[in-house]
Amino acid sequence: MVTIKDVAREAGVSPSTVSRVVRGQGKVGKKCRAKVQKIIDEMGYRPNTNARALVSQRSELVGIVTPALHKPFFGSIAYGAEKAAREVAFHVMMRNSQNEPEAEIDAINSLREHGCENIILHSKFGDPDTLKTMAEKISGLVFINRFLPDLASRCIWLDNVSGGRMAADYLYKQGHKDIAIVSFIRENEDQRDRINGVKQSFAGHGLTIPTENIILREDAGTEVSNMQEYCTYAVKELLSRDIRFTAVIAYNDEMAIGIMNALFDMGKNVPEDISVIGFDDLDIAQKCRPSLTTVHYPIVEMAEYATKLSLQMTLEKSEAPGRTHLFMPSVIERKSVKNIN
Amino acid sequence: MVTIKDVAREAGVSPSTVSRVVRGQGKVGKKCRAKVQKIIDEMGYRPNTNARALVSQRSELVGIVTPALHKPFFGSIAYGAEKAAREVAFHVMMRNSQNEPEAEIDAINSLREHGCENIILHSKFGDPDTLKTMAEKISGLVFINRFLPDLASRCIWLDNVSGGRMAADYLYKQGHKDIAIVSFIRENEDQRDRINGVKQSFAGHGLTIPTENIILREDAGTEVSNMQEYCTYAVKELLSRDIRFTAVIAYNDEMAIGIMNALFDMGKNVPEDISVIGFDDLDIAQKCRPSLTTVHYPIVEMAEYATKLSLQMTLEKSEAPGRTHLFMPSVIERKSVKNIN
DNA sequence: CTGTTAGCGCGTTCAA
DNA sequence: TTGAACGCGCTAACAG
Repeated sequence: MVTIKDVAREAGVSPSTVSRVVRGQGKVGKKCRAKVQKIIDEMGYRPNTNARALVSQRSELVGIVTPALHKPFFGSIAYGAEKAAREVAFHVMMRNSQNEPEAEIDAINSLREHGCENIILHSKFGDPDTLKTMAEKISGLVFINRFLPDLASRCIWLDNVSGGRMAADYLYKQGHKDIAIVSFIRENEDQRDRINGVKQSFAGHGLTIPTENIILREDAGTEVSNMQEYCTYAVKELLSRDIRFTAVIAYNDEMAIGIMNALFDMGKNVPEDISVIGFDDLDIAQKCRPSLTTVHYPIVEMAEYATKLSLQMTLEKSEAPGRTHLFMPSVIERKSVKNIN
Repeated sequence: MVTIKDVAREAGVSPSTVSRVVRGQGKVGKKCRAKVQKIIDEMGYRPNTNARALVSQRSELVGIVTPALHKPFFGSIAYGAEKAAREVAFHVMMRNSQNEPEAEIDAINSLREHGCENIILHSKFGDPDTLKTMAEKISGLVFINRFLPDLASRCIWLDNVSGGRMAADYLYKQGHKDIAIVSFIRENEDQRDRINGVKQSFAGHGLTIPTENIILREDAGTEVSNMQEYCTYAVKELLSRDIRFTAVIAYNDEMAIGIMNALFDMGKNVPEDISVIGFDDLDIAQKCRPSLTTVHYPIVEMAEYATKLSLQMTLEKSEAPGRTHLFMPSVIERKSVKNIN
C-alpha cells in the first residue's frame, strides 16, 4: 500500500503538501502541485478512507436499510440511492431488516460504527419515539415511505390517499361503478390511506363501497401462506359472496398479478370479464399479460431525492428544510382495465 | 461519541483491557470483564470501525460490483452476499458498473480505498489480464458468473452448457424435435455455452438445429431498441421463415416472457401452439401466465457461497482451494411447455 | 492477567 | 507557500 508519506518522499515534499494536492485545497505552488500529482499518478496512490474518516470524523458513506433487497421495489431504492451517492463519490452500505424493528436498530447501529451519518431508512413498523431519538443523534437520517409528524422534514413519502383516489377515479371514468378491493391489513398506514383514497373518490360520485367488497389478508386466517394462495382465497371470496363488481383494486402489483392469475384459473378473463388495477408499477407490470394498468410509484426518484436530502443535511450542516417531501403517484394506463361505458 | 478511553477511565482499567473485552480475545479476569462489559453497556460504547480498520489494515467489508442492482437477478446477488456477510458481522458495500469495464475498475478501486479486501465481482466483459492483475493484489477478489482459466479457483459460475442441455433434454422428452433458439450475441460465453448445450443434447438424439432456427440480437440490426421489440422481431422472423418448430428456447426468463407475449400478439397460444422455456427462474417466472418452465439459476446460493469463499480466503489467509466452483442448474417444470408425445 | 508504548494513514493546526 | 508536530480511536507488542 502506498501512503501519503511514500508520495511525499518520492516528490521531495512534505506529507501535508501531498495532502493539499490530493484534496485540492489550500495553497500549493503550481509547479509543485504538478510534480506531486505526477508522482501520485505514477505510484497509483489512493488515500486511505479509514484514516481519513478517523481524523475527520465523517465517512463518505450512505447507509440504506430496507426490508429485503432482492425484491424489486427495494432494489430500486438501493439503485436510486447509489446513483445519488456516486455523484458525490460516496459509497453505499446496505443492510436488510426483514421488517423487524430490532433488526432495523441493529442495522443502524452497525452503520454508525462505520461513521455513517447518512442513513436512508425504510421502516414501516419502527416505533416513532425510538426513531425520533435516533434522528436526534444522526444528522443525516431520513425516512423513505413513511410519514412521521414529528420528523416531517425528514420524511420522503408518497401520497397514498391520492394514489387510491387516482386509481378509483380512473376506474370510474372507465365506467366501473362497482368495485372490489383486495389488500392486507386494515390499520397499516399505506393500506388504509389507499383504501381511503378509493372511498373518497367514490364518495365524490355519490357511491359507497360495501364492506363485503373489501377483502383483507388479516381476515383470511392462517390457511393462506403466500401471496398466490391469498389472492386465490380473495378471488374465491369475492366470487362466492353475493356482490357485484366489475373491477378489482389490488394493494400492489404483486397482488394484482396474483389476482389476475386466480381469476383466469376460475374461468374469468381480464379485462373482458373483470378489470384489475395495481399499484407500484414494477417492471413486471409491463411484462405480464394482460399488461397491468397501475399506479406509478416513483420510487427511484424518491430514493435519489432522499439521498440528496440526507447528503445536504450533513454536508452543508443545514437542518432539513421546514417542510415534508411528498411525492405524487400517477396512473399508468395499460391493458388490464376495460372501458365499459 | 464515547471512546475506548472513556470506558477505560470509567471502569478504572486501561484501554487495552477494554479492547480485549470488546473483542472477546486475550486473557481478562472474570470479574474485570464483567465490570467492563457493564460500563460498555451503560455508556453505549461502540467501537469505531474506521480506527479499527486503520490499525488492523483490514475492514470488515464485503464489496459487491454488479451491472445494475435494480434488476432482480443482480438484486439476488446482493441479497445472498448480504446474508453471508451478516453472519460474520461484515457489511456490504455495493457499486453498479453498468457492464462497463472502466466503471468496474473504478468501483473496485474505490472499494479498496475503504480497505475492502473482499470483493464479489460480476464482470462479463472485463479484460482477463486486467482482472488477473487485480486478483493478485486483492486477496479476497472472487468472480461470480464468469470463468477465467487462470483464476479458476476464484470463479463461482454456472454450468451453462449443462443448462442448455437440460432445457433441450426436457423439451425432447416432451416430444419436441423441432426447436428454435432466441438469444443475444453469438460470442458471449454464457450464450454460446447454452446454445452449445442445446446442440449437444440434440446431437445425442441424432438431430441438428438448423441455423435458420436460431435468432440472435446481433443480427436484428438497430431497429429494435428494447427487449420486447427484440422479442417481437424474433418471433416475426421465426414465423415468417420457412421453418418448423414446436418450442422456443429463450436465453433467459425476461426474453421468454417477451417471446410469449409476442406469440400471443400474433395469435399463437403458449403452450398449446408453441412451447417456451426460459432460463434463470426469476420471481416473475412463477407469476407470469402461463407460468414459465425454466432452468433454475441458483444465484442466491452462489452469491452466498462466493461471499463465504472470499471471506475464507482473507480471514484464514488461505489461498482459494485448488479447484473451481461450478454450480449446476436444474429444470423447473411449470406450464409453458406442452407434452406433445 | 493487566498496563504501557507505539504506531496505523491522514488532516489540521501552527510556525516558518 | 510549505513543513513539523499532533492526535483521531484503536490494536498489537511487550513489560510487568
